[in-house]
Amino acid sequence: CLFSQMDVTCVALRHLMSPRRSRMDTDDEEEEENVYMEAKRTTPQKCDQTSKKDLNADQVHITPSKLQDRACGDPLTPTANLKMLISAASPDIRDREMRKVLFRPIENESDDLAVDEHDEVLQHEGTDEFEKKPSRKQKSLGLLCKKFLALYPNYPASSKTISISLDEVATNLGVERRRIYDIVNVLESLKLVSRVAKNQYVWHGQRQLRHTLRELHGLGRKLRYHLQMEQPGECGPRAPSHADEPAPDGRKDKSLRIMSQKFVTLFLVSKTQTITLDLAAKILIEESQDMASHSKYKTKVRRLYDIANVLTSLNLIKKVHVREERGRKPAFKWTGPVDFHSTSGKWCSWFKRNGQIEMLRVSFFYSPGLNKLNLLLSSGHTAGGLPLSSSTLPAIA
DNA sequence: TGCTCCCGCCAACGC
DNA sequence: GCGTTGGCGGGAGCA
Repeated sequence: CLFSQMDVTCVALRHLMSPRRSRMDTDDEEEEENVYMEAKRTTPQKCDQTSKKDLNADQVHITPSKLQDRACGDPLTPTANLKMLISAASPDIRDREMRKVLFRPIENESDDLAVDEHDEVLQHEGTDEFEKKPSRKQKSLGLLCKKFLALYPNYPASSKTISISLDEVATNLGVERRRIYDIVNVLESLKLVSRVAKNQYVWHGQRQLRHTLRELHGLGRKLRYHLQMEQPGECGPRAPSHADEPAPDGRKDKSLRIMSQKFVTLFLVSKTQTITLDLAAKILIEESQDMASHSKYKTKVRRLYDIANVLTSLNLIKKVHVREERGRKPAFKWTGPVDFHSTSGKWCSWFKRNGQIEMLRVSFFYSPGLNKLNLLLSSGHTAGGLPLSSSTLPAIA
């Protein structure tokens, strides 16, 4: 019902193939907001699974260019023989061969077509008999997240709803859907997206980010995270962990989302706004009563790396190192908004005084450090244009 | 060698 | 039963 009243913009596959055009369609002003751009893209989707299935196993293993080079009937070279054997034994190599075969004609077809990360790598692989696998950086969650974010405007117009189909995004970015879940869960924790249906999310961008950060900051204070930051493990009576936070969707899992929120919260309540993963993991493990298990610690750290990668892509944190007694430790520093907690606003009211309608303007802002609400009473005007006497303001206040 | 984190198994969930 | 979702940890890349 909600969406029926809105101008729904579905980000379909055709949009995803040309993100720039897609964004232009949604909001011209936001065109330049997303910094990450790929040099070139192709459309692996054109050679979809169907076309792969149409090939039989023998066709899949053939490398056309080599066959063309070879005189008809020539025996295979020893290297080619070896490659074929390895290909037959390794599904990964076989798949790469298949992609190479399938995508070559399309890459040559047009320069405007999109390239995913794997194809970029293929283009740079040259003519090595054993082409290199994409590096870890090229396959990193952070890079994938940047590509994901580049598809959508940071501040979409509130009148428009941008739908996200996980399937289409996964296909377009050339990754398994499992990886998209990792990204989406972190984005969801900051309300950059929200789930509307199976496989369907809505993109909000950073419209609500400051509000979300303010909420998390308040939650962090409530849960005494600021005390744990100073003395992990000795924070006195611990606030009930998320006792007031209903499990989203009634599921006990979604821990990545919860962890992400807690991780961000730690930054928000931290004086230095710098946190080592070690400390974050310890605080988070302590909450879940898993202190005894070293494997739980390792798992938490793994997940924190995942979350950190996504947050880094969002430019909310950056990796740094902190010096400690036993050398330096990797850490992350908050680089996101810092003025989110300064709640401010203006208020205006009319009242009748001595038969005249007068106006009072009040500006207010909250200083969390001082825990004070500051009020500024500015001299207003009567409806007739006469200045409001400053002597009356204290009485009015 | 330790940090980093990709990868995919598999179980819970929900339709 | 089957597709979706996501916890989890092995193990490999990388500095």
